[in-house]
Amino acid sequence: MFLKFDFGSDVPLYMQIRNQIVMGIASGKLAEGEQLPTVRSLADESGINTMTVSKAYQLLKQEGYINTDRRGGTTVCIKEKKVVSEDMLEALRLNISELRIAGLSKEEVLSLCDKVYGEAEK
Amino acid sequence: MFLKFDFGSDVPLYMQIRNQIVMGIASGKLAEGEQLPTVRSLADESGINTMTVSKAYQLLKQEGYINTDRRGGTTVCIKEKKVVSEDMLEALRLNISELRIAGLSKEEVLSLCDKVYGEAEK
Amino acid sequence: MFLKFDFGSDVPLYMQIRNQIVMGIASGKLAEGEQLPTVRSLADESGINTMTVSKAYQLLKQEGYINTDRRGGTTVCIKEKKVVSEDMLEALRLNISELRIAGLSKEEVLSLCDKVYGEAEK
Amino acid sequence: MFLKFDFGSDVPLYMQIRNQIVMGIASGKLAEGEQLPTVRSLADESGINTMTVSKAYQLLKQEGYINTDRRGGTTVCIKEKKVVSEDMLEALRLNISELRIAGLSKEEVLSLCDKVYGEAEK
DNA sequence: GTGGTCTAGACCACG
DNA sequence: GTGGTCTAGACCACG
Repeated sequence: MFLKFDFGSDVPLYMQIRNQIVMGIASGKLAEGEQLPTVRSLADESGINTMTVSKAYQLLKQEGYINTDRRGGTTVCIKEKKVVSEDMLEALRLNISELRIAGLSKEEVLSLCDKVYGEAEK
Repeated sequence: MFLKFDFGSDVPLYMQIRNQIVMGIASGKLAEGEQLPTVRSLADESGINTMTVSKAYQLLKQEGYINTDRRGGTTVCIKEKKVVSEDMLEALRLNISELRIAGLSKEEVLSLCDKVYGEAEK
Repeated sequence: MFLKFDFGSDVPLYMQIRNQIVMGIASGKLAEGEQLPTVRSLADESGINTMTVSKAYQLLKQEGYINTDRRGGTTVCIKEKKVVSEDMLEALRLNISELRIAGLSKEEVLSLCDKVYGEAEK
Repeated sequence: MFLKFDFGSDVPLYMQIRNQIVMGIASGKLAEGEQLPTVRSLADESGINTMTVSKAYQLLKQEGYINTDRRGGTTVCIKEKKVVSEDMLEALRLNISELRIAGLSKEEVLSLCDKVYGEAEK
């Protein structure tokens, strides 16, 4: 299993699952159309309750990152919407604000973003 | 007062205060050494519980964004640590992952980050 | 084949079949007495399990929308019962409630219903 | 309590809660800004689990019908979006199709919709 | 006191 | 076999 959990974090477990799958898709570790583990198997492997895993999957589905086909399992589904939601923008604003206050110049921030974006190319 | 609240948000109020002050500092709206309102006055103006405002200030102090002087005044304090915490990096990874899946190319992401960073120059 | 499926929908496939046939009848695309494809052929064309198609046909038959003749053929059958079931009424109530809360005036709702009813005349 | 449940229905309990609250808002029984019962009290009164009630509230919140304020309880919140979602439209199409096949003329359908819309005026 | 999260365990509809 | 629903009961963060 490719998921790791921080049980002491204040980020809820279902959100940790969601976040890691999103990053997995972006990094190419999870490819378009690829089958995700079933709710049950992921729950068994990770020791996390099925309800919690199910909640993560439902959130991912609602956000359009995955598709749960009644006939089979759950697959990765990438809809390139080219839309940057207000939430994403606000999160980015906060993120870059913190980096800026830490003393990073615009060039350093862009270089960091470039590197993070590029992490997918492996 | 420059703070705006979304009482229906799932972001806790103390975190909304913290985030807006951080973005205020990065954008230059709050300058180094500038005096922040007292816990009491901020609570009164915003209708938010004193305990909540206090919690936000404590968090900001702990993170090094503000300072409490001997007389009880609270001032903005920028220590350019040049350190990018693992939390910031993880948040950036998630952020850029979402943008990437939305279909933004590396150039578009960097251009967006450039713009967001630049919003401070006003 | 005139049916389209959303495999990611939370509406079960057999219900999607049923709904589309009902709307097909109302719109005139499926005329009284018209022959429907056999369970087998519909299943083959659509890639949907025979059991699922069969379930949809059984439901339609039970509701009086289709008829199975002696030779096994399935035909559209319209009995104008002039009866509005409690389920239909409840669904309409919910429907109109949502439109109303969205801000549509009575005139706008009636105009929309008029238009939707009229879609059959093509 | 104003909610009634059909425990034998294939409509999930959380959806029955959601639907009745939506109809309650449209009918004026629940006014803008009015306080809804807490998750716990509704669960106690109805004999339904808190998780189930909570799920209904979260759905209503996501749809913009209610607002859960961290400082207090849950209130009715009407945003007149004037937008008819594709889901609403599709549901209306199905609904009107069934009425039409039952033999109702356009006038009869519109008269019924008029009556249903008007049920709020009491 | 409030809603949000989580578990263990059960049952069910769909396919 | 799959995801979806539900319960009883617990704990926690927020305010």
